[in-house]
Order: sequence, then structure tokens, then C-alpha cells
Amino acid sequence: MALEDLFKKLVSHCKEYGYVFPSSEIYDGLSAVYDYGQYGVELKNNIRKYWWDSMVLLNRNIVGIDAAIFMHPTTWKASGHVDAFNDPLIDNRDSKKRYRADTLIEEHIEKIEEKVQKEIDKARAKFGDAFDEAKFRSTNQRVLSLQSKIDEIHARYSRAMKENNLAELRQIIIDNEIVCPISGTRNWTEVRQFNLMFSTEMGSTADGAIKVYLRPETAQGIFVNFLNVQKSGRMKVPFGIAQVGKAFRNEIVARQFLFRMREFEQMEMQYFVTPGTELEWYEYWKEKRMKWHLALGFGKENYRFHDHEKLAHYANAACDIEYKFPFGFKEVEGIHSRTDFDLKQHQIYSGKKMQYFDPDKNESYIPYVIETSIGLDRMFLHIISAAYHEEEIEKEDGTKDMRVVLRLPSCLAPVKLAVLPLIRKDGLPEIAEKIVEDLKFDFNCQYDDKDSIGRRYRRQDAIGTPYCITVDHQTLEDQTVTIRYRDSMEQERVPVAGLREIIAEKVSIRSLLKQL
RNA sequence: GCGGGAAUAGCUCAGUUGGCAGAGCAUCAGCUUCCCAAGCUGAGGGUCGCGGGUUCGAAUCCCGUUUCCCGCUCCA
Repeated sequence: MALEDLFKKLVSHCKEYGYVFPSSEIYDGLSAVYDYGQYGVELKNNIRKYWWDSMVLLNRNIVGIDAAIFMHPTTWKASGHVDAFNDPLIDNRDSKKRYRADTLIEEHIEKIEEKVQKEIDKARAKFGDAFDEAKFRSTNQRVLSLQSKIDEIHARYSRAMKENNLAELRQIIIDNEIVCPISGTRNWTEVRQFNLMFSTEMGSTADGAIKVYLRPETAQGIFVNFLNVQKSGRMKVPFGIAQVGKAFRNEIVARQFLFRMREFEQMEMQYFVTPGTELEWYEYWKEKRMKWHLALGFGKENYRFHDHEKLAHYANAACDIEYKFPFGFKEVEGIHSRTDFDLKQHQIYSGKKMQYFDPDKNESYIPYVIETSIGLDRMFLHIISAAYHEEEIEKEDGTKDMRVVLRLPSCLAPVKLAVLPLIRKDGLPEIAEKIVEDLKFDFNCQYDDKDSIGRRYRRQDAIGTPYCITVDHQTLEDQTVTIRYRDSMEQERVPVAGLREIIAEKVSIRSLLKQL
């Protein structure tokens, strides 16, 4: 099947079987926002737990926090988010290229200045030593007219930038007949402000309110709490702080289902290390994180590292772990060596020391940071697309049959088992109900007695239930039931009394964690 | 954001020249009692994405808009 078709089918499947719905669908939806349904939320919770346990349970020196989504606005000045993402952008309709409107105007001014310089150079060559530049500038008609043009544009431009007047910026471009360097045309769109951060107001009265942002990443909540955790938890470098939470980015283009959403959930761990050791730890976490992915059993060939050539201003090494999605290899996790950039910035902006006293070295320093940052929604999309299979089955009479099955790892599956009476009489439903009543304290169970047994198996396959317990007539005689396995479709007879232990062993997250 | 395509039942889709809103699957209630879907009977489910226009009459033609998909662009 073409990968593109597979992706479409996956999206339909997610909706049809209660995994993912478009947000506010009855109002035509909201662009790039999705809701998790009854099974989606279970799968997502299980993925989150797998990550959290692998960090906080398995590492004595990693602890978790849950910081608020709102943070003091200065946080985002310190982190660089306020300045870095506030550009007025304009598109040329012919070349389809996007430019910063302010840059276009500044370049235009520079061009005029070059013309002035040319005039001056020409005159200097003409008059030699007797040339008086200041006098030339103040008397030459051509230079004067160019200069007044520069002054005029500059005045308009700085006023527009100050007032954040986007229409005026566009008008300056139009009035000065600035063309696209590629197409050479003046077919411009409106100027738009692209700020990656969502903002809102905190405080009930309009004049007392301050502008606050919805965090565009969870990392800063960890950085600002670095000393709180270190001191209250008596942590010693190296140590880590883990956090799972929502982040918000006003993406220009948000697409590909759950892959790029405006509201999304990150699972981040910031690991604080001694300066100079960061690249060793970077390698350590690269390997560690890849192991976490591979333990899910979706095949080594579907993962790869992608090292960043162009590093962000805060990093001295960075890579992504990419998974082969139906639409190609794409990032699911980033591992970055963030240096001491963030803590240093917070120290500057807050005026508070963000230093750690190292008793071994008997000195204070700002630790370096290795970040592992994984998108929970991306991980969800990764797992469900890896799990989705359409299979052709040969029946006993030789005819072919199709089934859709989600081969989710048992410990991540939303529903762990379904208990099914073979037929709806002879007391079989009652026995099945009793089994569910007993096991519901341990597992997410379902009971189903509608339609033929084969159809019920297929329903469970479609939502990825790994085990189906079937109560049949033999159960009446010897208190045994069959376990039907989702992937092999094979069955095994076991005593009812042993069910809890058998299932617990199979669906435990322990087996996954032990591989790490 | 630009360009292209799409939107009809929960899902997949049909709908003729503009003339009664359809099918399969799914769901629900029965029947059947079966170990791997598609046996029988019946039922529910729709402002044809939304808004406007043309028309005696619009799912169908026109305009706008929203959402989704593909390519480009963007993604510290």
C-alpha cells in the first residue's frame, strides 16, 4: 500500500475507533488542534508512563516536576523567545518567497546609500585633494535628493516599526517600488507578524493586566526551578529534572495530523553536568534514548540519528532521533547540548545566582545542560502508525479474509483484555461478567457478547487489545478459559484462577523497562 | 502564507442535463448459538462543511469562507 494511503487510513481509523478526533468538530474543527478519544487517552497515558518511569524510577539522580504553563514574562526575554520570533514577514506572490519586511526596507536604504557613496567617490576622483566631502554632501543636488529620500524612508520606517504598523511597512515597500530579488515583481502580500508564542492577559482589569505567554517549551520551567530542586532534593551534579506538560506554538504551517500541532505535549529531561563533561553526557543520552525507542520493538531499521549541522545559538551539539513515519523519516525526539546558555541568561535577567557549589571541586559554577526532549503526540503518532496493519488471512476453507489490527506493545495498549462468552446463553455470559468484575481492579477490561465470536475478535484487533478471554462450555466443567492472542490469533487454555497473574506478567511495563 | 485537490450517514463512497437524499460497512433491538468479520428480521442515523447568489426549483451552477490532504515555504 502506498504510504500516503496508509496515512489516510490511519487518520480514519483513529477517528472511527475513538483514538483521535478533530477539535470542536461540530464547528468545522480548529486548524491543527486535535482531541484524544476514549482509547487515545489511554494509549497516551501509557506512553507517558513508560517515559516517566524510565526517567524517574530508573535513575536515582533524576526527579520530576510539574511547572505551570504561565511563567513570568521575563522568562521568555531571557530565553530569547520574545526577540527571536517577532518578525514582520511578507510574501512575493510570483516567486513565492518570504522575506522579512524590515530587512527588505533596510536593504533598500542601503542601496540608496551606495548610490550616494558612488557620487562621492566620483567627485573625489574628479577634484582630488581639494575635495571636501561635507561640503559636497550639503550642496550636490543629486546627493541631497538621495539623502532626503533616505531620511524620509528611514523616518517612516522607524515610526512604523515602533508602532508595529504592518500596513505602513507594506506601504513603504509599495511606495518605494521595492521588488522581489528573485522574481523582480512587486506582487506583494500583506505584511504579517509571526510570533510563535501565544499570549494572553493576566489580571482582571485591562489597565492592570500584564501580557503573559503560553509557554512555547517546557524546558524553561525546569531551568528556573533548577536551584529549588537542587537544594530541596540535595541533588548533586550530575542530576536531571524531568517534566511532562503542554506547550503551545503558533506555527505558521501546522499539518500532518498529530505531527505538528499548535497545542502539544512535551516530555523533557534536563540533565545538569559539570562544564567540560557535557559532550560525554550528550553521547550517553543519545545512546540511552535510542535504547528506549528500540525497546518498543518496532524495528531498528525504522530509526536513525540526524545530527544538526546548523546549531541553535544555545547549543554546542544537537541531534534528532527520527522515526520512519508514513510520510518519511521525521523527528520524534531531540537531544541537545544546551551549554550553560539558559541558566546564564536567567542569572543575568533575574539577578539571582544560578550556580551550583560543587563540593568535590570546592568551587561554584553554572552547570552545563544536556536536554532530551520528546513530543508525546509525535510518539503517539509514531506508535499508532507503526502498530497499524492490514492483514490478509487465509481461512480454513481457503478463501481470503482481511483484518485491521493494531499491534501495540501489550503494556501500552488501551484495553488489556476483552472477556467474551462464546455464546449468549447456558450461563456463559454470567461467568464472563464475573471474570471482568474480578479483573477490572487490575486491568482495563471489556465485556462483549454481541455478534459472532469471530467478529468480536476483529473488533478487539481494531483497537489493539492484546488478549481475548473466551468463556466456552468447557469452562462450565473445568473452570478453564482460552486466551486468544491478537498477533498470532492462536489460543491457549488456562485456568480462570490463574488469569490475573498470567495477564499481569504480559502487560507489565516492567519487561520494557528492564531492557533499558 | 502561496499553488493544486477535496468536503454527501460513524467509516468508505455513489448521486445522470439543476427536479423525492442513496449504497456497502458500522451502530442499535431481536432471531440464530456458531472459535476468527460481512446468515435472517427490523430500527435509528443527513440543514449534502458553513454563508451568500442565480433559479419556479441547488448536493449539483457562481462567489466567499472554514477544515483536511499534497507540493513549496517555515519550523530558535
